[in-house]
Amino acid sequence: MRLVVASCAARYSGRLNASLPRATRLLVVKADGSVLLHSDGGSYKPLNWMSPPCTLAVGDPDDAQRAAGVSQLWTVQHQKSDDRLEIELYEVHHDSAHELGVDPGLVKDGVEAHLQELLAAQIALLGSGHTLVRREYPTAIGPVDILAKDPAGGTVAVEIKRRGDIDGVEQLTRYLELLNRDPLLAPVRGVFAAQEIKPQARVLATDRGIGCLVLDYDAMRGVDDVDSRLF
Amino acid sequence: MRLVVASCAARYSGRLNASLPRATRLLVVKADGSVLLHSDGGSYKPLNWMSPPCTLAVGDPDDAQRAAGVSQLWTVQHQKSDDRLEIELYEVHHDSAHELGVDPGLVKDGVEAHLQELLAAQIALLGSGHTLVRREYPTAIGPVDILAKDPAGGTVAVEIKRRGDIDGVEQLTRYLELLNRDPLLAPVRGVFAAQEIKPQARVLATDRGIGCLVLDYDAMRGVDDVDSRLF
DNA sequence: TGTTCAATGTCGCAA
DNA sequence: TTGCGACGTTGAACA
Repeated sequence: MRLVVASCAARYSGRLNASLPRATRLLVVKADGSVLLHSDGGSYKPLNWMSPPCTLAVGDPDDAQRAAGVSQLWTVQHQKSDDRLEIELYEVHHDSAHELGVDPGLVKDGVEAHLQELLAAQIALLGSGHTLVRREYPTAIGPVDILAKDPAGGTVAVEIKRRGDIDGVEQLTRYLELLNRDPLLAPVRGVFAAQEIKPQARVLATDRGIGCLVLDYDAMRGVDDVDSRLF
Repeated sequence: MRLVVASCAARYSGRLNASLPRATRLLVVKADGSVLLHSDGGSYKPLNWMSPPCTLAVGDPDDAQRAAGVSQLWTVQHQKSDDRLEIELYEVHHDSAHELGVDPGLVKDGVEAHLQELLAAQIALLGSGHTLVRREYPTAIGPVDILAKDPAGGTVAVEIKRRGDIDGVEQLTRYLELLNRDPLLAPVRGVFAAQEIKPQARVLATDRGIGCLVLDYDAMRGVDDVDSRLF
């Protein structure tokens, strides 16, 4: 990994064209050749970048550029597309290289997949007597997160989100419309399950006859089998 | 901006929990207090980070941590939520600070609006004899990208996306529902136009009687007036 | 390899 | 502030 702090200007051309006036910024060149161009604020997203696989060529400025104070010319070319990032470096304040090695990677906990596993294992959270049909029930427009049966034999389609937003209700609505055309399943009831359900999403769901279920992740993780508590 | 290259381990807790085993990484502390933790590969997204506004506190390790080789303990706390990033630093290979100043920001030149201009200029792509009514036709729920008339005098509403997925079909469906309530326009036919249309979006569109039109950006850009080729 | 969906999404605009 | 849509989205899982 190479770290450069320099006054620079940049131009990106590819899926769009963007230009970056001269200012002092951090340039990071990673081991795979990818380049990040960061300012001293904003979020984790660089002002400009090139994703791997790509190659960095360092060239000399022409006379006009040299007269304008350009000391180096970086051209970062993507290997599969015609995306290209050109950087003019003026004053270089810092330039160092470091050997980092391979990263073991991140371990995450608490994403939607976990919620789905937990709810499948604790399907009685939908109401006593519910049984799991299957997770990721396939349809023509994508898989339904959970399909279940209620005690009366009716079908229940569950859409799970970490944060319950209007989009999730729309998604579930599409599934319900499709599933209800299947005479073997219909009528299919919908349940929108999330750790947090936005008021607008709740209103929309209720208006469409879709039930809302707030999931308590910590409580669900602490319970191996919720059925055991029901007896 | 402070740049640190160090062997470190990290834990994030907030919207989810994530942990990062010990390895050598780049730590960037920006002027606004935000922290990025980068490995020597992947794309521009850091392994872990904290967005502003947040505060970084550097503390001393306790005896157990010191015995394990921890030299510094960084705690980055978000100021508005309870998101927290804790970083244990072991060996520090590099540590430098730099004054960057304010960044003038990026200038973008988008493709999205351009597609709309091009299709408006080449409206016969909808079929020979079509005429443009107007771009950005206003409705109560937002502007329709393009409104046109077909040779029979029927109205056509066009939704344009760079990448056509299900959301775009939903959007067009809402417009069509609204436009079809207007007796001066009804019946209004829908066309979903995009550089690329996802199979699921095509299924949904077709199911709803909405036409699909794949736009060839390069070809459209190369043609000033497609009508001239029809004669 | 391509497709689909989640994301600590982030970002920008408008009501 | 909140809602909504686009993103050079990125990333991961699965066919």
